[in-house]
Amino acid sequence: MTSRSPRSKRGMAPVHQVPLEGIVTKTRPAVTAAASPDEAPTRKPRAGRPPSTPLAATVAPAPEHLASVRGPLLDWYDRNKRDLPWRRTKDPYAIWLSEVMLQQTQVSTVIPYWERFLKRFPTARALASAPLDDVLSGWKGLGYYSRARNLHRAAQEVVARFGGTLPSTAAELLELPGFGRYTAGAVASIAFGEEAPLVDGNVARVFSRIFEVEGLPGDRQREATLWALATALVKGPRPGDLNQALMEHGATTCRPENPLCLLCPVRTACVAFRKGRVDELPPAKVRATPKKLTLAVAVWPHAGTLLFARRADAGLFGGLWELPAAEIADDAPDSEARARLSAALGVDVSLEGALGTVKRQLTHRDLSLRLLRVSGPRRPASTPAFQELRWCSPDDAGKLGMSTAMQRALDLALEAGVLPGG
DNA sequence: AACGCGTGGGA
DNA sequence: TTCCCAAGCGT
Repeated sequence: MTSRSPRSKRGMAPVHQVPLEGIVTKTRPAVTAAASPDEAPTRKPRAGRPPSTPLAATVAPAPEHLASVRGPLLDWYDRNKRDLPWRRTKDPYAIWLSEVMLQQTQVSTVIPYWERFLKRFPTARALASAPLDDVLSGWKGLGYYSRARNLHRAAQEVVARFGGTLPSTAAELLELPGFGRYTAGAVASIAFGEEAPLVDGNVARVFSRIFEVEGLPGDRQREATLWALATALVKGPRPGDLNQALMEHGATTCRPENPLCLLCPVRTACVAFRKGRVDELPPAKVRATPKKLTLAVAVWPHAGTLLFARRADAGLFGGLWELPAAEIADDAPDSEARARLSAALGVDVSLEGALGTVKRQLTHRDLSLRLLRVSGPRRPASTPAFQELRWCSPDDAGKLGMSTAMQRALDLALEAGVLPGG
């Protein structure tokens, strides 16, 4: 395998893309003939018919070009689609749940969560009537917990406004919490057969290559072009399968790195393939450097239990349970950490010792949890810092909605022997 | 509209 | 082990 092309730039200014053939700024080295046979070969332009000028939002693709993508892609999907559990159901609620879980999350991660969650909350009505705490518990470890809060709120709206049945059009779905343009299009097309377009990261990459769409992720003109293409392409039979075929193609064949162009069902229609630009479209995304976040974490044992707190609903790990935590400066001495925890808990705690640090890399946060064993003269009351305080045994704590970071912290504390026999 | 929001898997 | 990465929704 040749060296990887850097597809993302951290902390660098975006490279302006000049949308004219021949003077496009190269952000990645071109794939050479020595590359793996699975990679896109550079090749002389065929005498093919796809347009040779980069696509602008005002330029509609030729109907023949759309047709040369639609048919082969659907045929390929019928032969190659993965057997995913949510493709075995027609229940709109189950399909909705899969789409929410799949936001930002890989298929293999979602599968067990989807099956477990659906058993626990089998209908929108069951979900709506469950306490948020239970819903977050079912979501624990999946990340982006606002998805669970919005899903819960949306289920309650579906019951209140639609009698427990999900509305069937993208326009109506868009009104519900947690439904953006993508999810509304996905549920409307897959569950209800509406010719509703969708664009996710896979579709954006596939279109960027097939139709040579220029521009960085987030560029308004680029987004408009992609949605216009999705809108034109989805019109016709089997809109749900067409949308899924686009995403499946992007996830398995038209991959970000080392796309399998020789296996691609639409390579003769692909402008980037014809021009040898597959490896440079779409351009890499610019990422912000993660900010450092350091929390002091109180490990307070009492009679076989530890003290837990429920976080505020907004922000990081919103609504989740944790060992009570307070933000501190990264270089803060333990005395300051003790003071912060005392203020958060509303009682003056004593420092009994340091138990170690748990580090977690989030997308936008470089998280450090500094565990401090504490004791106090009396039980803390509820304070403004937390929604609720509760003493829990390790077994009970395992059932609470908790972030993976805090689960690691709890594991570390228990390994350190803070509870006798634990 | 730029930024905040998690995690597991792969290099 | 450590670093890097995906990409929709809400504010």
